[in-house]
Amino acid sequence: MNALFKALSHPVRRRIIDMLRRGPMASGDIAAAFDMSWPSITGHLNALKDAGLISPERDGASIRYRLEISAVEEALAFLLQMTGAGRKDPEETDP
Amino acid sequence: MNALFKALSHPVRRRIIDMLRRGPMASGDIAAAFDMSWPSITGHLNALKDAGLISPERDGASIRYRLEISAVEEALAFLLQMTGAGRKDPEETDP
DNA sequence: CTTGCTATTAGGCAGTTTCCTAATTAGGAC
DNA sequence: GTCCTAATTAGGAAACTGCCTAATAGCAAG
Repeated sequence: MNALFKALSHPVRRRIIDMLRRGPMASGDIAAAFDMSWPSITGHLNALKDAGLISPERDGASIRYRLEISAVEEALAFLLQMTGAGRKDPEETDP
Repeated sequence: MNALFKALSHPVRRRIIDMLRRGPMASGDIAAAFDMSWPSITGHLNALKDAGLISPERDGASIRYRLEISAVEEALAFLLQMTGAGRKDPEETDP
């Protein structure tokens, strides 16, 4: 959960996630979209991978990264719990 | 959004948020729940305040902190957008 | 096997985070 | 006013982040 929120806390990483919503992309294509060195992007991709947010997949010479929605849903569950039970008593069922 | 996710990325800060779901609490009562110096907790409270997640309120000699659900909802919206449009095309309306 | 493209790892540097102790401010009781 | 409790700010050490360039590894084509 730490790595997850930490991964989401950087604008470059959020933008990478946003790009991957359209489908898997190669590391190089991702790097090309930023005014930043390729190794720096690799670092961000590793952070996202460690958080379980993306997964790599070799495709010939290049490596494609795919967005892993399940990890997002974990964070979502945490936040929903927060808002859903935000009045007074978390035990309340809200009929 | 940065400060928001960054604030959520620390276990102590997530636990503080969890405590505040039951209602506002004084800084000292929060600090007492952790095996950590009081100034360190003040630092975490400031991080949460800067993220808009909590707001302070003076109550005589002590200061109560209240959870601000609206900030959580911002993060929630971001994550929902991610999962909701995770198939192929974010323009899709899902009837 | 050598060349070229793709991507990662290694090393280093500046800035930030996170924790501590000590000093300080703010309020209430006396 | 002084004294005590509540909480923050100040200053500093250790670890981490985020960026870079240089070196390395993986794969395909020739």
